Amino acid sequence: MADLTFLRDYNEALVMAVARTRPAFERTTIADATGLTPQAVSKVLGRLVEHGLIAPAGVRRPAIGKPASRYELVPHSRYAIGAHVARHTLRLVLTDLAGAVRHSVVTPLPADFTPGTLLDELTAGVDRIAAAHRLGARLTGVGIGMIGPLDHAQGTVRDAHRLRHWHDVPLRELAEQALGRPVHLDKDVTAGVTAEAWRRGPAFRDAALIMVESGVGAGLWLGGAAHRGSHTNAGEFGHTVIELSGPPCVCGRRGCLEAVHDRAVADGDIRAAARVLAVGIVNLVQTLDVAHVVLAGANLLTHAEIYRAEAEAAIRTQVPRADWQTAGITLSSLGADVIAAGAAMQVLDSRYGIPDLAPLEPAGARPPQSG
Amino acid sequence: MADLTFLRDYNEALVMAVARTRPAFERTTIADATGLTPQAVSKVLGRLVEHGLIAPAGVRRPAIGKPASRYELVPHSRYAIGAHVARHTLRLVLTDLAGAVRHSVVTPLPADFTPGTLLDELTAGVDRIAAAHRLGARLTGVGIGMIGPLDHAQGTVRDAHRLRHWHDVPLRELAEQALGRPVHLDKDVTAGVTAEAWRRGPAFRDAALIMVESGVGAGLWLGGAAHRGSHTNAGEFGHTVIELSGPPCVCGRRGCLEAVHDRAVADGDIRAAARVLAVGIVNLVQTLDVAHVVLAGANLLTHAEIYRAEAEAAIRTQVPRADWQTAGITLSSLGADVIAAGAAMQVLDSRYGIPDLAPLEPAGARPPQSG
DNA sequence: CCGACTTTAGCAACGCCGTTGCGTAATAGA
DNA sequence: TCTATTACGCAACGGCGTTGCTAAAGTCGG
Repeated sequence: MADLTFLRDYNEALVMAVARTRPAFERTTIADATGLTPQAVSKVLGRLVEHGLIAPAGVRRPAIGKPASRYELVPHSRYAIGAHVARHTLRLVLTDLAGAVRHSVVTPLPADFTPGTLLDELTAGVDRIAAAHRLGARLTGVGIGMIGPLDHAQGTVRDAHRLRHWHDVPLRELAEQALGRPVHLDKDVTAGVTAEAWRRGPAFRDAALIMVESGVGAGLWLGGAAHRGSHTNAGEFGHTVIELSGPPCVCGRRGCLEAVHDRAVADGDIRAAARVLAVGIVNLVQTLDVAHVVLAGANLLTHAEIYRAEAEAAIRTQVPRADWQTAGITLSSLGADVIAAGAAMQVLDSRYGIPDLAPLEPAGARPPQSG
Repeated sequence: MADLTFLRDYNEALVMAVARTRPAFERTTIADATGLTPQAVSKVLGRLVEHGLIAPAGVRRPAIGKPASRYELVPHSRYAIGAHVARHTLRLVLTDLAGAVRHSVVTPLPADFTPGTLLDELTAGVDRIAAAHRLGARLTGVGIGMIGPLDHAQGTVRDAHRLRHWHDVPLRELAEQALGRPVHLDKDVTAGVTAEAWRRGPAFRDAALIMVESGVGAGLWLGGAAHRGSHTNAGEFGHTVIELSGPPCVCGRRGCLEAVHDRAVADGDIRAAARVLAVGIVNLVQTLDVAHVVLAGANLLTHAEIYRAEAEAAIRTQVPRADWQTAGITLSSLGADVIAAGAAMQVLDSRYGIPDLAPLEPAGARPPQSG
C-alpha cells in the first residue's frame, strides 16, 4: 500500500539524497534533480530545515535577479554507529549524516567469542563513543555488519562461518535490548556496498563490492538498492565454481573461486590470485552488468594496486563491446572502515534514505488458468 | 518525484496483481493483501470496474452477515502481442490480461534477415492476429524479445549475435512507426522471466530463467522486478568462466559455461551438458540467492527432464544449509512460447503493473568531503 | 534616481489521494 | 420481529503536490 506519508517520506528522501552528494545546493538544483515544482521544494525544504537536517548557507548572487538562497546538509545533526564483527576483531565507527567517518576504533575479540562477549564489547564501545561525542538523541541507531550466513529480515545470525557459538542467534533483538537503540544487522559485504552507495549518490545504481578477507564475498547494489536475495544470503561469490576440477573447497565443492584464489595466495603468487579474482569479477559483470566494482577487504588492500590493475585489465580485454559496456574498478573509498561505516549508513539509510514500498502478501497464490 | 498519480497507479496495480493471481476474490482479500482500508479498496475497485478491467462475479454467502460480493479479472478486456525474434524464426503470441496465451504462430525468417524483412513480417503477423481476434483498442501494444546485446532503455539493438545486419538498429522506434502502436524491446531472457513473474504473482520475487537455445543466457528477476543492469545487458550467463583452462569460446575467453556445455553436447553427452549447466545454476544461486530457477529454451526443453534433474540434484547437494536456503527448479510454464509471451506481458506490465519511481538525475555528482 | 526586467520565494486556493466516522443494506438465528 | 453480524458506501477530513498569483530583491538602461 502507498499513502500520503509514503509520498512525503519519499520526496524528503530525494531532497536528502541531493543534499548529501553536493557540498551546497539551491532550490533550483533540487527542482531540476527531483522534478518537484519550486513550490513543493519550498514545503519539503521547510520541513527538513525545521528538523535541523538542512540549514541555510548564504546566497548566490546571479548577474541579474533576486539572489538565490543556498542550503547545505547539517552533517552533525544525526549520527550512527557501525560495527564490523570479524573473526578476531570488533571495529566501531562513528558516522555522520553526510557519510563521513568521525571516529574509528578496533578492539580485539577472543578466539571463538560468544554472543554474550560480543554484546558486552559492543555496548561498552557504543556507550563510550556516544558519551565522548555527546551524541544524545542525535544517535539514530547502531548497525552491525557480520559474516554470514544470516537472515537480515529476521535479524538472526544463521551460522557465522568458522565461529562455533553462532548458530541461529537473534543478534538484532539481543543488541536492541542491550543497547536500548534501534539495531540493523546485515552481511558485511552488503553493509560495505551500502557505504559506497550512500557516499556516491544516485549515479551509483548497479554495483558490486568485492571483499577478500577470511573468504571472498560480494555485496550487491542493484537498481539503486541493496540486493540480498530471497533468504538474504546473496553474495556468496567466493563459492562460485571457476575451475571444474579445481582444488577442493571448504564448502565441499571443487574449484570454487575462493579455493583457487587461496591456493595462489598460499603459493605466494599474489598476481595469480588477483587474476583469479579478476576472472570472477568479469563473470559478475557479465551476469549482472554492474557499472561499478569496488575492491575491499584487509587481505586485498595489502596488495590493492595489483588486484585493481588485474581486474581493470580483465574488464578491458574480456568484456565484449567494451566501448560502451564499461565498468569502473575502484578501491573502497573508506579503506578498512568500509564495512563498519556501511553498517552505520544502513541505519541512516533506513531512516533518511529512499523508503521501500511494502510488497504484497502472496497469500493463497495459485497459478492462473492457462489459455 | 512522487505525486498523487503515482499513488493511485501504484494501488491500482496492487489490486490488479491480486486479481491476476487468483481465480476470483473479495474486497476483504484485497484489503488484507494490500493493507488498504476497505474504503480505499472501494474507490480503487470502482475505478477498475469502470475501466472494464475487473467485473463482479457473484457473491459468497458466509454463515452469518451480509453476503460478500466477489470480483474477478476480465481477461479479454486487454491484450498484447509478443514477438520472439530468433535466428531463423519469428514467433508471435497473443496474450490476454491474465497472462494466458490465446494464439501462437511461428513463421520462418530468411537467413541473415534484415531489419526491413523483420518489420514486414512483424506488421503482417500483428495485423493478421489483431483482425482475426477483433482486438481493436483492446490491443495494448506489442513486445519484442530478442537476442542481445541490446539497449532496452533506448530501444536499440546493439549487435544481435551472429546476425550480420543488426548493428545499432533503433528497432523500437522503427516498429512503433510500422505498427502504429506502443512497442517494447527487451532481451529474450528478460522477457521470458517476466512471463513467469507475471503469471506466478508476488511470491515470485527473486528468480532466474535459464535459457539454452543458440547460446546460454539468464533472465533475472530480482526484488520483484526485472534486473537489466546499467547497460541493460545483464544475463550473459553463458559467458561466465567455469573452467579456467577450458575450451576456447566464441567470445574470446576460455572455459565459458557455454563453451564447456556445447562441447558436452557435441560429444553427445546430454547428461554431462546438464551437469555443466547445473554448476552454473548453483553459481547463480550462490551469487544472487534466487528462490526460483526456471528452465527454458528449445535446446534444453528437448531434454527437459535430464536438465531439471541434474539442476535439482546440484542445488540439493551443493548449496550449504539446504534446509532453509532452498531454490525451486521448474520448467518454463509456457514451453516454447515463454519468450514471446513474456514480451507481450512486458507491455501489459508497463501499463497495468507496479509503476516505477523515476530515479534522481545525478547531475554534477561529486564525492562528499571525507573525515 | 527611477522604472523595466529578471529571478526567487511564499501565500492561498485547489484537486485528488487514502482515512475516519457513521449510517445503511443484507443475511442468519433466536 | 428483533438482534447480532458482516458488507459497504456516503460525507467530511487531513495531507500531499500543483496552480495562479503576488511580493521581494536584485540588475540594468535611460
